[in-house]
Amino acid sequence: MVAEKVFTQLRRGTLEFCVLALLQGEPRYGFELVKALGEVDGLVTTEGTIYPLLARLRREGLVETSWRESESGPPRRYYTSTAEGSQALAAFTADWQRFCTSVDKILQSGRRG
Amino acid sequence: MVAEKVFTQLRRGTLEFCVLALLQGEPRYGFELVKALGEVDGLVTTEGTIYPLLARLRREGLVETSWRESESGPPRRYYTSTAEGSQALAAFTADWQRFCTSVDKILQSGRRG
DNA sequence: CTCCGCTACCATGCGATACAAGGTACCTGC
DNA sequence: GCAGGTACCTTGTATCGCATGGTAGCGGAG
Repeated sequence: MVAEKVFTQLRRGTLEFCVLALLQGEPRYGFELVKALGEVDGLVTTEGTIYPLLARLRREGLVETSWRESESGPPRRYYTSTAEGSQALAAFTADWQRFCTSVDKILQSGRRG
Repeated sequence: MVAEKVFTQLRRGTLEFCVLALLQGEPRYGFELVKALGEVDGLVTTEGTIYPLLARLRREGLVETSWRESESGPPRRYYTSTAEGSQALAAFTADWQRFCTSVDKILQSGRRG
């Protein structure tokens, strides 16, 4: 899968905030996030990516965690966005749109030559 | 500038193809590319980024180079996109649009909680 | 009861790449 | 000649996604 390599680079910086977006208003646990992202084109990822990422978000105070028992299987650590997390997400969303606009403009400029 | 850090990550993977887009139908030299990108929101970069990147594109056969004298200053190495480069750019453009759509969808889903 | 497979957590090391910092060389104007 | 701008390039560092591997609880097959 050569084409997948492109997405690996594109994910950089965005994955963090995609997770944050998924946590808005709805607590989720790590494994669930992996599956949720796996259903979205270009965002497929693994636990090895998600857990370090979540740890980082926790260190930065953008998410909080709590343990809950599961009916079937090991206990789950649920992640919830903090107010600071929502704020960071809003800031990123604005940056992301600026960035997209710029890239689109450049890509289009090379459309015909 | 903390906000700039976000763009540093976002540029990953896209910068390469933004350069390729700038080279469509119009040969340019490294220093010129730095200045051209500097005028675009979120794509500001430096020579230390561009030259390794151009060397990579050359190794991969996506661009070709030729030296030209300058009327004022040192000679310039001009970069031109190959057919393979244009093809890679087209492929990336499609991937980029898929990716953008996915990210937009996720970011919007977290808009209201 | 034991083994296998699934869920769920986590840590460690690697690879790709943007960038900072520094170096060389040419040209123009003082 | 030397200061400053243009133009090229290299080396080292930081970031972050991911591959890999390890722990542990639960349920079903043998």
